[in-house]
Amino acid sequence: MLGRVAELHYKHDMTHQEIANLMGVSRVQVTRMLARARAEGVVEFIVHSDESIFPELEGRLASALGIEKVWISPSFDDEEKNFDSLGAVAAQFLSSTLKPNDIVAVGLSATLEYMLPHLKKASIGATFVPALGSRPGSALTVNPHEIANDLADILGGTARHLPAPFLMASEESAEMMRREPDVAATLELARKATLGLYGLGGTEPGTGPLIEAIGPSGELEKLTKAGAVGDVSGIYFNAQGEYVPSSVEKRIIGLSLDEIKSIPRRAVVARGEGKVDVITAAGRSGILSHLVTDQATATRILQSIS
Amino acid sequence: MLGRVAELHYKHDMTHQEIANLMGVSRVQVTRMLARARAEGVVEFIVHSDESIFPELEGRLASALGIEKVWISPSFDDEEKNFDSLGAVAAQFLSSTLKPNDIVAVGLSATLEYMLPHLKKASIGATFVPALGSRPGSALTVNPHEIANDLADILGGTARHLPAPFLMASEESAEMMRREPDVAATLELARKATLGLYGLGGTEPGTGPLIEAIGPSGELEKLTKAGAVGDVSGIYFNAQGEYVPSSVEKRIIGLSLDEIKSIPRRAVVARGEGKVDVITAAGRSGILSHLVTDQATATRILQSIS
DNA sequence: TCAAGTATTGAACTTTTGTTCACGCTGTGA
DNA sequence: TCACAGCGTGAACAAAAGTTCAATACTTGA
Repeated sequence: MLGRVAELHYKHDMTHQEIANLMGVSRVQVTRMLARARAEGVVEFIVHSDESIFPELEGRLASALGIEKVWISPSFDDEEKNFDSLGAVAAQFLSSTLKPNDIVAVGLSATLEYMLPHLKKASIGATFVPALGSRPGSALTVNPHEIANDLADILGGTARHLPAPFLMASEESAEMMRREPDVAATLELARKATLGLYGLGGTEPGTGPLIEAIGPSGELEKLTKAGAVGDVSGIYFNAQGEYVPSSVEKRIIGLSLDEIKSIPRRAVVARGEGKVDVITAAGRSGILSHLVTDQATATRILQSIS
Repeated sequence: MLGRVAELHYKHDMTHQEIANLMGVSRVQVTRMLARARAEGVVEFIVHSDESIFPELEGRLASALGIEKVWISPSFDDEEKNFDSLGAVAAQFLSSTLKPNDIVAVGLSATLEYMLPHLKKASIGATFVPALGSRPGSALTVNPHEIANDLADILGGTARHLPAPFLMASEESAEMMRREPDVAATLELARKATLGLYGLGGTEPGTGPLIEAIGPSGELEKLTKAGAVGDVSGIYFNAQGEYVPSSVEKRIIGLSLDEIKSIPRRAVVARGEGKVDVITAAGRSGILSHLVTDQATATRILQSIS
């Protein structure tokens, strides 16, 4: 029934009332069916255009941060909607840059998950590698491994597995884990990535999955005392974008800062009040070459820089 | 600008007012831009569904006429909209049946033109052959030759040319024209068509381009006296679907009735009060195997049969 | 330079779409 | 058998989209 109703409304321009009369149901039913058809993807809106929404703002932010290109999504009062819109723009970004032979290093980012529903099924044939281990038992935080799997599924490529937790209990066990052949092999492939896809973590509670994982261990205090404002994949940096060594980093199964920086295209997807300084710092550090953020965050970054 | 606005509305669910505020234009401007975006195809609505809109009616009409399959578009008060909707459904029909190696014989039908804007660009690689000559100087009636060209362009195939007028002044000149090598070659290809795409003409003024071409020559009176109710490509038939020989037919550059009937799939696109009896008769004659019509016409045909 | 025609604008209005909420229906468990 | 939770329903309301029309801006051609 959904398809018929959707067809009548979107192809034949019939009003909900007209369709209701034709099908012998109430208008409200038709409205509800159309809402479902949209939600379930029975109808799809395609915009044939490569214009960006905020060309001017994107350009200013890119040159202010000294990075290659910026994508900006609109901002809303509703936080959920903000992430959803960001995901839509991130999906657009990924579709526009992903090439068949790309090896994509997928980092830890709750935001990346919002991208998935907006990606169109394709068969690009790229390789998706987790740049970080998984966080078992956590349903809230999505793992790089799962994102990589989903991306491979939707975009039609292959996903590699990184069979390791993302934060080990001790530096020693992390060291051993990195030497495990399967782990070492996947990390080695991640180092050869042609595109990195990361989120950024902050140092305030609620600004990333890593903070939650570290917990109240005193580790965070040490980091902030050392000037750290945020991290990529467990590597902390200060407001100037300078490397801040940490014990957390040594317990992480992932790439080093230099390895991350050596990936040709390094895209970061992040937004929100708490990420303003982190993004600014990451820009200074050379961690990112491409940024996907939202209008409010973009505006604040520009304000904080000038 | 259109793409940006369309993106904000259809991808990011922003209201016209929100977009207007963001872009610094009036809401009415946004409404107008979105209307243009739809009209110009900047936004496209895709319905992922193969359900037909009137499954029950289509089934009943198909078995009543003894033909393979029927497609039915919704009916409206506005005549223009009726043809537009019919065109949309015809486009759907064509997209669903056209195969790469098809040779499509394209007949004379004003209705076929309404199909063109609804076809999606593709690269199917079929061959499109005019089943009839052109009508030079007539801007109103679209020629098979032009439709074939447009179809080849949109669907990504090749079009053949039939360098001849569709109605010759005399039977003798028609005879000579058919022997012209270029004409003969194209007609020969049309005979090998795997899919025929026709309209139907009636015997009332305003029920087809052929009637206008014949004009007030007394020819029409002869035909109606002989019982003719309509034609396919200049071949007249009566209410029982039986062949009615005519002088018009001998002046036409096109296929014979038997040749038309020998095409495996013979699709007719026709609607309207004046076409009810013609479609019924054509069904009886075996001229069509597939029919695209609208709800009102379908209902009337079923009424007239029972 | 100006007048006459043409296109563009947005305020005000109409229509359509979306949402809320009280009501009734259905099924379940005491 | 009845009370009650849960769901689906559409009337009534609220919000958004679409249209009309008078006023203004912009052409064009004398």
